[in-house]
Amino acid sequence: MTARLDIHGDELDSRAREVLREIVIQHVSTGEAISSRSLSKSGRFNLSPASLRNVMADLEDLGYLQQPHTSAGRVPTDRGYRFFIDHLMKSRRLPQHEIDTINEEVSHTTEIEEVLGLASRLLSRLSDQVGMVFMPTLLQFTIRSMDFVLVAENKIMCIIVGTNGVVVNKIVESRLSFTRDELDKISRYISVEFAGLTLDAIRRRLVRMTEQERALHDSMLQKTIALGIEAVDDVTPVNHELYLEGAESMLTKREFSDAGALRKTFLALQEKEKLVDILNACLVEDGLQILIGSESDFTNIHNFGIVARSYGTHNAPLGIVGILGPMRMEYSRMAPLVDYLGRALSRKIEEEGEQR
Amino acid sequence: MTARLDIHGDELDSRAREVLREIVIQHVSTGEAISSRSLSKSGRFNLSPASLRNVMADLEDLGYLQQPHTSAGRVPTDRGYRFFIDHLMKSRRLPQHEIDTINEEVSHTTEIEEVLGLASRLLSRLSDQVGMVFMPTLLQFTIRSMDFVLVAENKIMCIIVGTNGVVVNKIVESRLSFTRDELDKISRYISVEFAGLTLDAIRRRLVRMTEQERALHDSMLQKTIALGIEAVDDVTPVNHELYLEGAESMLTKREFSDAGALRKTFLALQEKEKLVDILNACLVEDGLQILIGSESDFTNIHNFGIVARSYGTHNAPLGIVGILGPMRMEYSRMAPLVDYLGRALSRKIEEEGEQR
DNA sequence: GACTGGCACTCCGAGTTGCCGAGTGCCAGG
DNA sequence: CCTGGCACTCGGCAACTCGGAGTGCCAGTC
Repeated sequence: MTARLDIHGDELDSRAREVLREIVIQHVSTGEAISSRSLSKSGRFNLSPASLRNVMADLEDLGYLQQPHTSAGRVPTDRGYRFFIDHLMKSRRLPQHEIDTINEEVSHTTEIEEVLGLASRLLSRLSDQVGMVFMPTLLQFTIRSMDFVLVAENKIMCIIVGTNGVVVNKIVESRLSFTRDELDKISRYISVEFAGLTLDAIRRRLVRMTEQERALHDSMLQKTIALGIEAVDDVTPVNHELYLEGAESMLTKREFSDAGALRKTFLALQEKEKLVDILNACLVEDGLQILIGSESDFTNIHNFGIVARSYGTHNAPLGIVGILGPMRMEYSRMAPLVDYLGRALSRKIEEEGEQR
Repeated sequence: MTARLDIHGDELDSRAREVLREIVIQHVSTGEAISSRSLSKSGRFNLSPASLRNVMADLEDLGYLQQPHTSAGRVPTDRGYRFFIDHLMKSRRLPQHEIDTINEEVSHTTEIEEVLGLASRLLSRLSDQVGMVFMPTLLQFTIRSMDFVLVAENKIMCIIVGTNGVVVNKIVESRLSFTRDELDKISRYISVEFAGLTLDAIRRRLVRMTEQERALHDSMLQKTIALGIEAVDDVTPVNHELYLEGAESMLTKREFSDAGALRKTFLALQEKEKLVDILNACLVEDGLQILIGSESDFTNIHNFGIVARSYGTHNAPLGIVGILGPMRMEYSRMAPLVDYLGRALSRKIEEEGEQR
């Protein structure tokens, strides 16, 4: 009866908003469906259960709430969560000790793989959800230097340092053999010639050089080119593009108390392609993003929520950090956490870059 | 009544052995408790269910079998599995394609962390259990060379190559600053001076050198020593000492169909200390080892089995490879798998060592 | 017109009962 | 020593009951 719609039709009555807000909060903390009676007893409304029932019925009609079954309380829908996050949520400040933990741990690492691994573990630990860190590609990665070290007869370790301080290393096996001195020379040559270029550009340039006349006669140059190409070649897909940590945190969540859903979820986490797709989509926008339920189709079952944020320098995002958990999670706590970690990573990377 | 014991009292009648064998095999493949009727119908015995019941009752009295409840079939006990493995099991040959897979994958990797990570994934995939690879310590690790590469103002990547071909690298942060040339010199000096020594020995020697008069006056030598010590210092606990892979394979095992046991198991896998203890114990003996149920106390619940083997050169085992799964697993398949992978790893390491 | 108490209705879940089938132990006979 | 037969036990399934929780709606009150 009582139409609780704004004149615009897309906004809720302030009372309805309060009710929705309270329901989300209560449901997140208890996991139960929320009844009119428990709302009334919460003391936040001076209303009887019957009145609240009217409001709730309206919210249900509008698609913000739903009933698991006839004689149960109400639970927020995707849409309910979405409205909550967009209009009702008050992000808490990140507690100081979490800030400290993040700063401390981040400052102690240097290699990129280490940092990303750490970040995902950190996220998982602090959020008690699954932590995700995604590094999409290194092709736009500009280099500062490239060094080659002899490791065995025809195995050479190649160390690439990015202008952003990121360090990548890999071992290449070459048919050619090199002496230490040759490698030293090559290191210097490449570092000087190619500093500031992206891996992609370097690769193209090296390939072009193969075709040039001069290269044919200079055997040293030939060797340099061959080694350079091999070094740049498949550095791109770093061993793990996607760092996932803390899948076991799912175990304690009540939404996974039955083994079937749990299994499905784990198997879904196994095949990372879908997650990569989802995260890649996040890469285009910057700032914090929250995906709820069917907004991201991770595992057909739409019981999940994702909080993510890009990191990297302002105009060139490097990748994504985020968490994945059940739809019913404390977004007001997760949001600042992910946001801060993203900032910390970005800062770290920028610092390393300036540092020389 | 019919005492089916050998004169020695510790051996079983040949019929009893056959029955036990069949029960283990059937139970492993089906997961069900085995009834006298199904044994009789298997066709391996020309006996009626009633006769088999007598044998089974004896086996139960002797502790090789047990009944989950009165009107259920029998299931092997720890002791039953132990007897099966020691006396009844015929190890199958490893199928050729698995041999090929292992050889191929192993031959494509070089860095130690890569190899170990790969091995654990490989084990998990081929066994459909949890794969474990453990590298206990690098202190007895003898080096062939040590190189230093400037990565940023005061960050230096240090690459240690072992005489066994193992490559370890880490980044050290130093208060001192070095030029490329200095680092080159230091690399050569250390590689020449210390080749063939263990990290432990190198460390001791460097520390001793600090105290010598000469060092006080030679600033280059001072720098060398400082850097050397930092490089050697905490290379020991490599980031992950224990590689665990495939915990999710537990999900599909019927013994973990209830969420509680599953949860306990995952949490137990989280804290790796206990596993490290167990594996360390395996290090002293060489050859394949199988631990069943209460023989290793992983997770108080004694439902697990471990198949493990040391790898490394003959007189100096480097670590352990193995799998962990429910007690009910195909030991006859797991044993050759773990064994072969252990051999492959050892061979790989030896080859790398010779190769120059 | 907004709020409230009351009442009938629905549905879940826990507990109870009864029953069937599977499997055993034991005994007596071949 | 083996076997068929019989009585016994137990787990699991299905049907049923019943109380509790929660809703929707209606009529009454301020």
